[in-house]
Amino acid sequence: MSTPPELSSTSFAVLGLLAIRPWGTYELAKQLDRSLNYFWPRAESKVYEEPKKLVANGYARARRETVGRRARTVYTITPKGRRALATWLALPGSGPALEFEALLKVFFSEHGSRADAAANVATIRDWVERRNAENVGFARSYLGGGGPFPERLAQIVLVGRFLTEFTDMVGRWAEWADGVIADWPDNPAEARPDLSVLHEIAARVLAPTA
Amino acid sequence: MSTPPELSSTSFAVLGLLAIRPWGTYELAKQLDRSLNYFWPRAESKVYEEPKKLVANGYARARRETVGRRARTVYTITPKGRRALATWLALPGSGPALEFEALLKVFFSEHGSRADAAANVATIRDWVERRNAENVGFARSYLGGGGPFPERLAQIVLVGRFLTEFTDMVGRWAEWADGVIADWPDNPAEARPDLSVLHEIAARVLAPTA
DNA sequence: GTTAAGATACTCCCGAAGGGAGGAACATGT
DNA sequence: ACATGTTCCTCCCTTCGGGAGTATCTTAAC
Repeated sequence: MSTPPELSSTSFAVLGLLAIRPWGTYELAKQLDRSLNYFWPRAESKVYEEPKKLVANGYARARRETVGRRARTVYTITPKGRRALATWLALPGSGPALEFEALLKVFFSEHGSRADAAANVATIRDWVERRNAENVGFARSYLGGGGPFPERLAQIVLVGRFLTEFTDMVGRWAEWADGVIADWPDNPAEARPDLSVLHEIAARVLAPTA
Repeated sequence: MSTPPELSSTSFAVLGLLAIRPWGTYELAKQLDRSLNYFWPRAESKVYEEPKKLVANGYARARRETVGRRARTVYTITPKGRRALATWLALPGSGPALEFEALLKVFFSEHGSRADAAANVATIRDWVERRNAENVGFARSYLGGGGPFPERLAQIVLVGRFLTEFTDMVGRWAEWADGVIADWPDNPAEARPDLSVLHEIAARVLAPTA
C-alpha cells in the first residue's frame, strides 16, 4: 500500500481485451499480435507476464483449465478491473511516437550513395504495399461478416481509418521522395534542397497560442 | 573477434551525427533531442553510452578537454567509422513503427464514456497544434538562414516533409474522429459503425503480389 | 559584489521491454 | 508410425527508458 503497484499502459491494453471476453494467454498473445501490434507493439514474452500482474492487483481472475494433460490459464476481468479500466480511459493518453529506421537512413543519406537512398525509399514502398494489402483484407473480412467482435465495429473503424490514412500518407511521401532522389546527383551530399517545401510549411498561419 | 560487437541502429544514429562534425556528448544529447527524436527517439542516458561503444570499435576517437576545472569529451569519427556508416546506409532499414497510447484508449473507448473518447481526441488535436508550431518554426528558421547545417538541407527537407505530412494526417484524422464521436450516443458501446469507411478501403484494387 | 538561476557535463541505477531459445503436450495429415 | 504444426508457456540475457544525483561553469539580476 505504501507504493502503489503502478500498472503500465501495456497492462491496461491487456485489461482492455479482457473486458471484451475471457482469454487464454496464448490467445491473448495472438490477438495482441493481430490488432494492438499496429499501434501498441509489445513482445510476446510481456504478454505472458501482464495477466499475472492484473491478478495480483485484483483486476482479473485466473482459472486453470486442462486440455488432456496440458494446462492452460484463462483470465477473466473482475468488476474492480472494469473500474480501473474506466479510470485509465478517462486519463489523457500520450501522442503518437514514431520509430522509423529507413527514414533515419534517408536522413543520413549524404554519407552514402544515391542508390542507397533510393533503395531505402523502395523498401518503404514495399512496406506500404504489404500493409495496404492487410488493411484491405481486414476491411473486406469485416464487410463479409467474418471479422471478430462486430459489436466493437464503431471503435475498430476509428482506429482502422487512422492506420489506413497512415499507410496512405507514407505511400504518398515515398512516391514523392522517390522522384526527388531520382533527380539528385550521384553524390547525395551535393543535392540541392527543394525549398518550395519549406516555403509551403513556413507560410502556414499558426493558431494563437492558448 | 569471436562474436562481432554488433552495434545497434542507435549507435549508427550517433555515428551519423559524428560524420557531420565532432561533438561533445552533451551537445550530442541535445541534438538527438531536437532532431532524431522525432523519428528515432532514445533516452538521454543511452546517448552517453553510445559514443563509448563507437570508440571501442574504432569508429570514433575521444578527446578529453577541460573548460576550467570541468572535463568534457569530444568525439570525432574515424575513416573506419565512415566506412561502417556507409555500409549500414546500404542495408535496408525497417519500416515505420507507431506507438500511440491515446489511440489505444480510443480503441477501448466502449468501456468508458463518450466524453472520455472525445477528450482523448482533443488531446491528439493539441499534440497536432504543438507539433505543427514546431514544424513551422523549423521551416522559417531554415528559410531565414538560421537553421544548423544548411549544407544538409536536401536531406533535412525530405525528412521534414515526412514529419509535417504525418502531423497533418493526424490532424485530419482527429478532426474527422471528433465529428464521428460527437454523433455517438452517451454510451460508446452502442455506437453504430461508419461502414462507408470500410467500403472505401475494401474497394481498393491491390497490386498483384510479386 | 553577491547570489540565484540556468546551462553544461556527465554517472548511476532500477524496472520495463525486446526478443530469442527451449520444451512439453496435443492435433493433423500421410 | 512418424513428422510437422499448434498450443502453451518459462527462462534468460540484453537493451532501453527515465529519473535521481553530482558537480562545475555562465549569466543576469539585485
